[in-house]
Amino acid sequence: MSNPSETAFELKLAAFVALSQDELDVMKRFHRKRLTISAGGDLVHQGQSDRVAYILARGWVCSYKILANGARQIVDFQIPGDFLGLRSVLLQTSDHGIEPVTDIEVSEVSAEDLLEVFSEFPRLATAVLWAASRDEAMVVEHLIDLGRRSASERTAHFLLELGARCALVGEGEKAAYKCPLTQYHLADALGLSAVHVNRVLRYLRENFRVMFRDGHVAIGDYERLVDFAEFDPVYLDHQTPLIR
Amino acid sequence: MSNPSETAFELKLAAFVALSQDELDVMKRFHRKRLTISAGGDLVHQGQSDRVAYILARGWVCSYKILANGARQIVDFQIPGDFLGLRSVLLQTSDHGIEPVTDIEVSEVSAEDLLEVFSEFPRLATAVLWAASRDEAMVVEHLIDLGRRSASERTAHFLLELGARCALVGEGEKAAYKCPLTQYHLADALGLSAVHVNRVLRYLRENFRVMFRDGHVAIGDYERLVDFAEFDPVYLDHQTPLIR
DNA sequence: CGGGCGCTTGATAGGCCTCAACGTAAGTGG
DNA sequence: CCACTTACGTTGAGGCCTATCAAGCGCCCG
Repeated sequence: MSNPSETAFELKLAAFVALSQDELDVMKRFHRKRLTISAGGDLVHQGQSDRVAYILARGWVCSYKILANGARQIVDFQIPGDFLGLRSVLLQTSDHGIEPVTDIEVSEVSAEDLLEVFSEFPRLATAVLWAASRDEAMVVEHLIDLGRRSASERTAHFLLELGARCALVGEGEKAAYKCPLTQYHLADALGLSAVHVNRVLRYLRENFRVMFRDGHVAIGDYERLVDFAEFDPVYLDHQTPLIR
Repeated sequence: MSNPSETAFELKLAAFVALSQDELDVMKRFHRKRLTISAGGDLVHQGQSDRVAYILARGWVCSYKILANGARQIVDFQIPGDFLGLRSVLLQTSDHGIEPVTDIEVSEVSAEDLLEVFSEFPRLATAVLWAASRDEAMVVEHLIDLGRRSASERTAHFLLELGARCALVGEGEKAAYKCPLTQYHLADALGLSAVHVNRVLRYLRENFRVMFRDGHVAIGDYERLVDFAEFDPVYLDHQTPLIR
């Protein structure tokens, strides 16, 4: 419990169930194998079918899929405390890649450990189900971005969501946070070309005083941008623990 | 166990864990409250925050979100055996609506029942987590449709996925299945206008002998279409149960 | 029989992509 | 210290893909 980055995951689950000492103890087994990976390399590559997941302790990663024509779609970004590759463990297949955006630190969790802990401590299984539901809610919102929002609404919505997520884990404020992404990352996440992302960012800068540069995001006209993007963060908010 | 439609859900979970008699018995409590709803009405409307989920026994539904400008994005369709509104129970909020596409039959499951069963039978919690992961994989694939596939690739991919899903639950074959959706449903799912869906369907009909009419889908040049859409059904396949 | 729903087709407009060029800043090696 | 390279960002011109508007058809059902 000494290193806060080791416990971002536990903190997240604690928002759902009040964790007992036993439960906290057993989760230590998740952090036995620690890896450090530098930005750019692949953590999991597309098509790989191993049976391990990871818990992100430090840094940002993105999960993506590459199509035959070379186009890449980023599905989601993960920040400390998030699970990586949980789906590939449960479904025994990985059809997407995971790439560190920054240098990262992860704990490797084997399928056996995971399933064993779940059967001994059912509340943890429920808590992870809750966390997965929260992740899915983000993917759903992202899907709505791509399906029915214009490029500028979509970009605005995305920047607002990132801010809210960072604020929730104490990495900045919702209207001013550090963000290691490039415009190419944004393009691949938003289904746009990098060129068009640049234009959209200019539009947002001129109309809502949105700054995206040098690894830092600042949103001047926050309330107006929330309105413009129809951003509603309910799906992100931590609630009172459902289970005591 | 007499009515097969009551057990589509159990069949689905059994693909992940080998269910004991005790586990089958306890799940009967999920089916105590049975509802029938006719097409068109809302099952859950956007913004509602009740604490019940449903298990779909018969018929098709779609979950969607409506934006301020009136545009609708359909996130996913559910078919018998699928959970409805699991996220809204766990996250205690529902920011999307659920609409029956056909007349449907559902079992209502309260949050208490669900969480109680999970704590008594941890394997069921894990099994539901697995099912939720499978649903998320479909949402992810849908997101890639919207982000990086052209209208025709996207439509083709979607029709192929529907076929594979129907075949898996024994409701038709992958290249010929009953489908109660209108072109408007397709449009709202694919992020297109209904007019353009119509044109795309004509293109697919002329180039891949894809028929979409009268509630029935038939795909003539199946292999060529799979190629065209880069359809890879790994994320749908039932695997050998992970847990015995 | 009228009206609504779903489907079809054409004309036009516009959002976003592609291609291409250029700017800026940081790193690297001689 | 400077030439070179690389990564990232910026801007313009032209064109394709998809939306919008509009009209019309067939069918079912009240």
